[in-house]
Amino acid sequence: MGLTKNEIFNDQQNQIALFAKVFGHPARVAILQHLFKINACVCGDLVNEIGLAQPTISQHLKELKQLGLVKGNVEGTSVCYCIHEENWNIMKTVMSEFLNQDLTHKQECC
Amino acid sequence: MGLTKNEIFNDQQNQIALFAKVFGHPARVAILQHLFKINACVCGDLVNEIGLAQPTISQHLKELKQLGLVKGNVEGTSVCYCIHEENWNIMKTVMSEFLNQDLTHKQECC
DNA sequence: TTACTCTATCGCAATATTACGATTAATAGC
DNA sequence: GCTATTAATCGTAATATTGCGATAGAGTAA
Repeated sequence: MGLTKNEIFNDQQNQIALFAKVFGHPARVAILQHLFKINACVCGDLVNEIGLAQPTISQHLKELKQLGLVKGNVEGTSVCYCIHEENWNIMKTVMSEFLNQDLTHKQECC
Repeated sequence: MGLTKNEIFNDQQNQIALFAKVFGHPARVAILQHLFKINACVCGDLVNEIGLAQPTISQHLKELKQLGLVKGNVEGTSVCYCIHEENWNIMKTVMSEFLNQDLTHKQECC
C-alpha cells in the first residue's frame, strides 16, 4: 500500500505516467517554459525567475535531467541548462499518441 | 513545507500541472485507454480489466471525473463511464500548446 | 421485505513528494 | 594557499498519494 503497482501495467502506460508525472508540478512546467523562452542556456537565473529556494530548484532540475528532458553543462562555477531536443521530441511522440486517441464510434449513453 | 506553492505560478502553469498530474499514474492512463478502446461505455469492467481493487479504481475514476475528463451515468446498479469529449479536447489544446513549444534559436552550448 | 449486485466512501498504513536550512563540493580569482 | 560564488546533496518536516479492507448507500429482482 502506498506504492504504485507499476508491474501490472505495460511499458507504454508506465512511460506515459512517468513523463506526465514530471509535468505534474507547476515549478517544472515553469522551468521548462523558461528554458524554451531563453533559447540560450540558463543557469542559476532559474532561482530568481521562479520564486523557490535554490535547493528546491536544483531538485526539480534533477528530476528533469533524470528523465532526459533537460541537459546541463558545467561552465565555470555555474551550470548551463537547456532542453534536450531529441528526447523532448521522443517524449512528444509518446504523449501525443496518448492525447490524440480517438473515439472511433460515438457513445450511445452518457 | 510539503505543499506545492501554486500561488507563485500562473493559471496556465497550474492547469498544465493539474492535467499532467492526473496522467501521472499508470492506472489512470490504463483506464482512459480502455474507455477509448471500448467506445461504448464501460461500467465495473474496469475492475476486472485493470488489476486493482474496486475502491482503488473508484478513487481513480473520481479524480478523472473531478477534472472533467470522464463522465459517469448511473444505469441501474452499475455506472457507465465514458470520455468527456469536449473537455478532453480542451485538455488536448492546453497540453499541446505546452508540448509543441519550439526553440526559436538553436542552442550554442550544451 | 429480503437478498443480491454494484459503486462510493471511510479510515488507515505505507510510501512519495515538496520545500528548505545547513552543509558540502567544485571552480574562479586573487 | 584563501575567499567568493555557484550548484548539489543531506536531513528533516509537512503534506500528498496510493491501495485496500470494511462499510454504507442505492438500485434490482424475487
